[in-house]
Amino acid sequence: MEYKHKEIESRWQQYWRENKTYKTEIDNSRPKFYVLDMFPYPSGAGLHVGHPLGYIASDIFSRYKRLQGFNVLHPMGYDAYGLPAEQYAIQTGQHPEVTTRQNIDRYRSQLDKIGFCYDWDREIKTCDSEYYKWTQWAFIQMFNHYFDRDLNKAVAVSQLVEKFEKSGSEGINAACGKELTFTAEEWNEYTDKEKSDVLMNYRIAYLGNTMVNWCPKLGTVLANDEVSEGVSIRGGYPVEQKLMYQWCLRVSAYAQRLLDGLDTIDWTDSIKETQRNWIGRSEGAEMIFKIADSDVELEIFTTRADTVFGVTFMVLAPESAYVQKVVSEGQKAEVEAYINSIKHKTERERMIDKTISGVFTGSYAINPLTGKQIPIWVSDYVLAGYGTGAIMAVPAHDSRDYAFARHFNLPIIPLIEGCDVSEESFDAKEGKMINSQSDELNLNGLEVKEAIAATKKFISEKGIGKVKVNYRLRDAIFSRQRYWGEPFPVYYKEGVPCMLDESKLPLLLPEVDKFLPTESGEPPLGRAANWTTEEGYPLELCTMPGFAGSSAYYLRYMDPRNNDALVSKEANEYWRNVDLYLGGSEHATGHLIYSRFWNKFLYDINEVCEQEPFKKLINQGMIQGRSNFVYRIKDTNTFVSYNLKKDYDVTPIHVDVNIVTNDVLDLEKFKQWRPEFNDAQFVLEDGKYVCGYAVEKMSKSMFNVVNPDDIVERYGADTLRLYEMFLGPLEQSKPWDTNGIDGVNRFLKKLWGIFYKGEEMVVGEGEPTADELKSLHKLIKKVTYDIENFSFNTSISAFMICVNELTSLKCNKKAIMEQVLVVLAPFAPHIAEELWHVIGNEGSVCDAQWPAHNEDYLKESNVTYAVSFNGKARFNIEVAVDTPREEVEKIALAHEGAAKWIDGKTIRKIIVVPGKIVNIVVG
RNA sequence: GCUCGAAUGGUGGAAUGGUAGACACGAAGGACUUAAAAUCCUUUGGCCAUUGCGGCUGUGCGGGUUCGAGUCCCGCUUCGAGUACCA
Repeated sequence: MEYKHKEIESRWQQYWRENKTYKTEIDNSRPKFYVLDMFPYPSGAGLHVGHPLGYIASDIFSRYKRLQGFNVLHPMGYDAYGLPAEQYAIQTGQHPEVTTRQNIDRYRSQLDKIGFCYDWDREIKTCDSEYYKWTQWAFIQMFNHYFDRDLNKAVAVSQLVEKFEKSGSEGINAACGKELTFTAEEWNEYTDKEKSDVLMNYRIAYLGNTMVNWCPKLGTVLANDEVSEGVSIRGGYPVEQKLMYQWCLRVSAYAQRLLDGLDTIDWTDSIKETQRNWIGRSEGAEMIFKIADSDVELEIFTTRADTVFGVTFMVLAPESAYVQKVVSEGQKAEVEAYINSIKHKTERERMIDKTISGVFTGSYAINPLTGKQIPIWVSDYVLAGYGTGAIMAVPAHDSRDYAFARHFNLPIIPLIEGCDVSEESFDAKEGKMINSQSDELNLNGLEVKEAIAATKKFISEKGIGKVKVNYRLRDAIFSRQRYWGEPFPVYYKEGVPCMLDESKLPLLLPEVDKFLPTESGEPPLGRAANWTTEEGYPLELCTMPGFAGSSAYYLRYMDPRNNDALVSKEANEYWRNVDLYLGGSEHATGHLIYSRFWNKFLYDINEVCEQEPFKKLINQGMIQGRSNFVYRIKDTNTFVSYNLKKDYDVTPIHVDVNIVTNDVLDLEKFKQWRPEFNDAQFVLEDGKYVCGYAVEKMSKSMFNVVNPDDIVERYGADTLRLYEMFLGPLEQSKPWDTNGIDGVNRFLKKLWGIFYKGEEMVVGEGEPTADELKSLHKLIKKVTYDIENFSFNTSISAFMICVNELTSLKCNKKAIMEQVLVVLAPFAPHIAEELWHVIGNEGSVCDAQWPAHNEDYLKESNVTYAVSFNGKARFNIEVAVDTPREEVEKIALAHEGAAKWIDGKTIRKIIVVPGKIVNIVVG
């Protein structure tokens, strides 16, 4: 009987569906294991062969864990809100929901063909109101909480109000926009609007005036991680800075906890490092510089407190509120002009333009340690958003300050012994201090680290500064001026933002006539009729960003149809958090930060029982495209084969990789591919047309997209699964190259061939021999080890070796083959299931038990030692397995080949590595 | 600039400090076949020897540790990813 993949695969997929083989329920008698894939955004192009890579790996792991007796939760769903559907809607008028449903159906049918063990009863879509109800709900909770720095957690705003009523802002230590001071009396006198404004300063979800990345082309705001090099990641449109009143999430309040949490989870170092950099903790000091002839004080942040003696000027960010307070009458016009010139630049222009610019404010600050007067400048190299928006400049030891000082001819004072600052600054934090002495403080002779500590101590005691930790992590801007997203559960009562009552959730996305902004420039929701509460109060016009729906979806899978809670206590306490999360590393500074933040917030308000959402994270590599080229001789319709093209003047042309096999072009298909090639002529080599190739991004325009459906059709899902894993290490990026898929397909056919001789099934009873057992247990040992280490490519080699061995042993013992099938089941479930039944088993191979290997079967009776002289192997000796060390040495020296290498030299040392090597050092 | 990662045959890639190149693709030769496909067998890092079963060399470059280094340490080169006026 032949291996008919189509028949087998559709039969078992149907069986699994009908028997609900992969349905998962809470089961307190078994340990749980939660395996999650990053859910896909269903794009119009469908899945290409790169998408399932991670899904296959997680599927293997899930099936493995299940065979080991774990109760495995392995769900799938769709991140359904997104820009492409909306842009398509703008162009065609097609409702994004319609497009999205179509795309989801397409994804589902593609995924179904690959034989995943998802529990589809738990499927979620972020655009379902049943689901986004809980996104809206979470937002309301964030609005109703603030971050208490003393307790280091979220606390109800109602408690904050109680404190304000009792004692005003006295003793409040909360994460906030700006430090406010008021008494209880003042608070109680405030109007509702004023109270609302004050509380906004503390809420975790708050409305704030923030500098945002505004993309005029997309008509919306973008988060920092949605922008790269001054252009939008989606679409590549220019992005500019704009001050807007927006909903924000106070992610920055969780900076330290997000940082600390990294030490408790099993992620790769590189992605942890990326998050650490993104959070950007920096320890330093905040210092106060008085201003000559003024009451204004400048507060600055520095990590180099030791360099205060070298401060020769101060710099303010153009957007800093200090500028107006500090600028002198004489310099006012010049400063205004400078600030205006900066304002008109986009973020991109500001980044490209590296020229040094700035202007003197006319005022002087007083160095708190030397008492000297130093000029205050304004320059765009200082950022308003970091620290206090003002810096002390130490040109000798900071390259940016150095460049500025050189440009404007400001003094440079070196502070470290032996450093040369004639050409460039000395930025390294090492060396002994010089030129750093005042009446009260002497740093000379101290190491940089000691000097930093000494200065911090001194300024704290003197009240001119304090130790301070700054973070680079910004609050997340949460408003998008778009249609296709979750509506905010927010209305405005006489201008005061209010939350809808939870009983009114979900607030459904309204219908609109067009998906464009209104004529007056309001977001698309401004077009919706009656977009108000029952009382007639206007509802929020913005929608939530893409990361809103993906921030807590892993919790919803635990209890996806619950209408009373995001997740029930029971489900949450059983499934807890994700044990293994698989996805791309491109989400390091987006989704993976937001989710951790969101989860920590839910933890604070007692909705979830774990601090971290994803215990272990594996980042699968990107699958790149592998393009093929044909070479057209200039001004002709003749194509020359790859190795002959050097003799002609040719233009390379991308050719569809699907009409090329092993880099050999199918000439007939090529002629039919496009009308202009109908009468193409060819210059062949060895009767073949050989194409060139290059590794590029997988995209339609390169004609290098390979559709998994085609592979499944031709070779079967099991071959696709094995080949995706065989391609190379999971975490490594690699090009998709269909050349070589025959190898794994042959393996499956060989395996099939063990079971059938002609039409007859030949596997049956019989006692396994030692060789057969050895081959089997070698396989079990290797595959178990490999799965635990996510080294799936090498386990497939192990299968090939095992099947080759069993074939040459002519093994047809059920006892052996049964075990092979169980171990193979996670990788190639269809064929394993088929053969499992062929040899007479009941039930599903998915419910079998993962075998343990037995070392006894792996023991050799004889063992081969490589005998080397001075580390260079010369010959082998074979001895019984338990031969003592001295005996091995003797046998090695007595070997006929040894004499030549010893040859009168003295034996200095003999090293015997058990079972491996005898190294004889001579000389 | 900073951070992280990588570099091994024609190709994808294997190697707890212990005989580098497993496994697979491709290629070459052979068997079966009228022929092709499929299948099976042999060879396949390089150089030399191949009427002798062997020798030399070899994991980006230069040092080091070790009886022994693809693997560990120091210093480079190249490529990839992320990040960037973060004071």
